[in-house]
Amino acid sequence: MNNKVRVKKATKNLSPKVMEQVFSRVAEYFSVLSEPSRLRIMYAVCSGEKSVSEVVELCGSSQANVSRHLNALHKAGILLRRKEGTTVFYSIADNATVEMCQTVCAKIAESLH
Amino acid sequence: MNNKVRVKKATKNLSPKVMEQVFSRVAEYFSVLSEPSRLRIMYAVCSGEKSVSEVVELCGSSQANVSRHLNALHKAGILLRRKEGTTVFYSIADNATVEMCQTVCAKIAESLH
DNA sequence: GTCAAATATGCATATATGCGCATATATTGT
DNA sequence: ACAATATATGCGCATATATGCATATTTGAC
Repeated sequence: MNNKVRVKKATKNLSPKVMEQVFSRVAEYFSVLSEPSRLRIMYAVCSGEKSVSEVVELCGSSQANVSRHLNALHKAGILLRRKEGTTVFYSIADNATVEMCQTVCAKIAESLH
Repeated sequence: MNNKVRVKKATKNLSPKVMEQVFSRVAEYFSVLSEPSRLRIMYAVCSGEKSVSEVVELCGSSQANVSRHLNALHKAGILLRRKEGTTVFYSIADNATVEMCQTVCAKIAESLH
C-alpha cells in the first residue's frame, strides 16, 4: 500500500520556522470555517451579495452576532465589504474557499445516509 | 459583476433541518484542522505511516497530546489506525483532506511575502 | 507472574470564543 | 440639530478545548 502524499512545491523546502507560521495561519483559516453560524452565513452570501440585515433575516441569528461573524470572515479574506450609506454589503471574495466548503458539505451530506 | 456561486447537487434541495446537520458536521470537520498541533501531525503522517512515538519525535509535542490529537484525527475519519503489538500506527485515511490542507498551505505560504 | 515499553486517559488549569445584552457609531432625512 | 435606521462593539458569562502532569491500560519479553 502506498499512502504517502506528495507535498506541493509551494510548501516544499520551507524552514521549520516558516512552516510553523504557515500552520498557524492555516489553523486560523480553518478556525473561521469551524462554526455552524459562519457556515450558515457563507451559505447565505454565496448566492449573491447581501447586506447585514439580509443575512440576519436569512440566518436568524442576532444582528450583533451576524455583524461579528461577517467581520471575522472579512478579516480572513473570505468576504468582501462594500459600504453604501448606512448599509454594508458583503460578498464572496474568495471563490476557492466557497468551493472548498461546498466540496466538504457535499461529501458530508452524502455520508449522512 | 457575478460573484454568485453555484451550489453543488449534493447540497441542493436539502431541508433546512438537514442543512443544519450538515453545517454542524462540516464545522466539526474544519475544527479538527484548526489547530497548529494537528496540522503538524498531519504533515508528519502524510509522508508515510507513523507510530505515535515517531510522531512525538517529529512534532516535539508531549506523548499525551500527540495521542489525543491522533485520536481526534482518527475519529474524524482523516487518519487510519493500525495496531501491532503495543505500537499503534497512524496513516492517511482521506487523501482529499490532505490535498485540501496542502492547497490551503500553498496559498498561505505564497501570501507570506 | 513481573517488568518494561507504548499508548491512552483522568484531572486541573489556562485560554479562547460564541452569545446575549446594552450601547456606541455612522449616515440619511426632516 | 434631531430622530431614525443600519451596523459595530464593549462587557460578562458560559462553554469548549489545548496542555501538563500523573496514572491507567495494553502487550510483549523474561
